[in-house]
Amino acid sequence: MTYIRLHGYIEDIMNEMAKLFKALSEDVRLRILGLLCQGELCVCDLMAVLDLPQSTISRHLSYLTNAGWLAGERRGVWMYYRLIEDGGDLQQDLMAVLIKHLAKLPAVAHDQARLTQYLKTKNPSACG
Amino acid sequence: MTYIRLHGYIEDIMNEMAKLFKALSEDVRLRILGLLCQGELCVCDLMAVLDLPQSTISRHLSYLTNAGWLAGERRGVWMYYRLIEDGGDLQQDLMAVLIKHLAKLPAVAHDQARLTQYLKTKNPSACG
DNA sequence: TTTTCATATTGCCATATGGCTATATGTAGC
DNA sequence: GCTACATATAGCCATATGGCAATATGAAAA
Repeated sequence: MTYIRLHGYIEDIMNEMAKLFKALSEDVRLRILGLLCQGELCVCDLMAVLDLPQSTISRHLSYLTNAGWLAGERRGVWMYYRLIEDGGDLQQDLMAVLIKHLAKLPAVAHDQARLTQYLKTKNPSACG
Repeated sequence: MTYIRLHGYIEDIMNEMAKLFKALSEDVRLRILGLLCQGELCVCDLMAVLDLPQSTISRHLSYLTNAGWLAGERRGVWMYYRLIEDGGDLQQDLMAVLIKHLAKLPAVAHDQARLTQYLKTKNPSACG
């Protein structure tokens, strides 16, 4: 037996929505988004707060950027990432939901506290 | 080098959120949700409209149910699935976003039209 | 209980994903 | 150019996932 298969642009639009959700389906990525709610950060900040290898963080950042959640900007040697504010309708609606709920997660609240502490004691000659 | 690892209930709560999103990261599952926006359906309805093998649909239904999106109810030989209305705060907020945006997807609109047509011509002695 | 129909589960294959180490790329300064 | 540092990519392994066919389970009717 054979089955009808949707194709072409119809699939593409749907895949875009699925991709948006898929990017949110991972702990580390949710934690990264939770931290970026506070404002832009560079990779080294995320490494310090999340305490994960640089390659791991970099990969998740690519993933989130590629899915349409983040924008990266290079300044000198450093890459700064921030939440995208002007995505599509769906992306904006989801972002609002995320911002509302992420901070409620104990893990995210914990990360945010760590970030605050880290920013205080961070060497001013570093990326910031 | 070793890395700190979050654990216990903190991870669990976060995983629950990630799981909610992960369930939405797949075309077929989004299409199923799009159809169930119209009201409950049984598996055979979904098979007819989506034109996919029964095992494929059944598996996605389990996935969605397990993630907290659907509730299933057996009536005689048939299983009816419907969207969960009274999930957690996050689930409800996301559901609102989904309902708002799913119907805009060409693939979902196409499915919904197919469903309407199918329900008209369906043999009344069948599951409905 | 035997048959029939609807649904769930299992098994197999191919692919995607995540974690990590190691290596490559990019930028600035000497 | 070379060096130093920040970030991105590639490569490897283990696991998860999706598609389908085949089989098991469940419920009702004969």
